[in-house]
Amino acid sequence: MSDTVPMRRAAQRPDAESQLRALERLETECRVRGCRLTRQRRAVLRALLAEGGALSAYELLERLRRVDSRCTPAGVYRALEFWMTAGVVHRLQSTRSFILCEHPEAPHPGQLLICRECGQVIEAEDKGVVAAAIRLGERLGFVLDRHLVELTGVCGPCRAQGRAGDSGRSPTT
Amino acid sequence: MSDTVPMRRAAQRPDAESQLRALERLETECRVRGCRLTRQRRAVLRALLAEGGALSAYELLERLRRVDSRCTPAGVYRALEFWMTAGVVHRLQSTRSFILCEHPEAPHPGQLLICRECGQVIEAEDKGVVAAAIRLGERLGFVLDRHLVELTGVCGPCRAQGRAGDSGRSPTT
DNA sequence: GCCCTTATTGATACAATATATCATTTCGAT
DNA sequence: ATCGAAATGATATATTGTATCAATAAGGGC
Ligand SMILES: [Zn+2]
Ligand SMILES: [Zn+2]
Ligand SMILES: [Zn+2]
Ligand SMILES: [Zn+2]
Repeated sequence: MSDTVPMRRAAQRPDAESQLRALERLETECRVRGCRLTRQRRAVLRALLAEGGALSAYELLERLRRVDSRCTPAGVYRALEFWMTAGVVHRLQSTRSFILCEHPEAPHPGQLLICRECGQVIEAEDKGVVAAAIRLGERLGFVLDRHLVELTGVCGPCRAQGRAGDSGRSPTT
Repeated sequence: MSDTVPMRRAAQRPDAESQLRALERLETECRVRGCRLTRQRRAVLRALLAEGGALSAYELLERLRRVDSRCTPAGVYRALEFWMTAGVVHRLQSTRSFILCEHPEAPHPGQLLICRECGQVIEAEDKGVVAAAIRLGERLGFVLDRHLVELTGVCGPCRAQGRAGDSGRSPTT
């Protein structure tokens, strides 16, 4: 517990099992769509599963290289791109990192809640937020096709642990 | 109209005038808070005003160098950091760029709507979106202090011009 | 299994974005 | 005029993300 790196509630994500099942489904899905479920792509997915949270592309690269020293940034980004297109991985713009989708069954607009203390990321699919966003788009004449909603704050457990921070100020972009 | 670069509805932003007035206010504000409204910081603000839209840090650097060749990336980032803290500039995570706040009177959680055709960015302060986000946070036990909401799509004028794109698919992260 | 087509990778180089450090300068107050 | 805090200039470097193209490997038809 006296690690120098910020603690990370690892492997706490809902269901590694069901995600592996989802992976099976992807395998067939891929074949249908004419793209390939390759070693490297599996490796990226496995690394993200093992981490149980978000990883930057280069953190991912480091892990992959432990197994296969020939991995390159380009390869990692290509695999990530592939999975993002498939809706299996999301990119966290506010932390420049990547995380497994928790509902990879179907593409969906999601919201990512990030705890600035423990780094935990929770993915939500909140109808209210999406509806409000779409209404806003309509009001301003936009037809939206990409929702980026990342909400940063402090999660319950971290507040309970006393690491409250100054939660007094109003939410800002 | 046969330009190779994507058109940009420049200088269409609401009110360059009132933003300059807001700048005056900042000047005094700064003095109170013990920070300085310097040449470089003004330059960054002027460049963003002149552009009338979003600029990347290095696009900004290029413009500043036309006037003062000693500008450096660090300087630009420092000035941007300063203005972001002051709530005068927002960072667009999805395009790695920076844009003037349209309501710099007070800090606020905002939503940025980005047209993928013309690059136009509209800033909104939609109570509905903010309320939904806060409710979502509460539901998941988070106390939020930073809202990142960037909605990408096609604006009205661009759709009217026929550049509709495939607007059939559902919004995704 | 073997061949063929094509998606994917490996290797390398490079582009774009962002920060660290520290001596020097500037600003504003005394 | 002098002093101290804040900001800049200059330089180097870290981090993040792409381009290119020859070599490879995956999957489908035989
Ligand atoms: Zn998801
Ligand atoms: Zn936490
Ligand atoms: Zn604003
Ligand atoms: Zn447009």
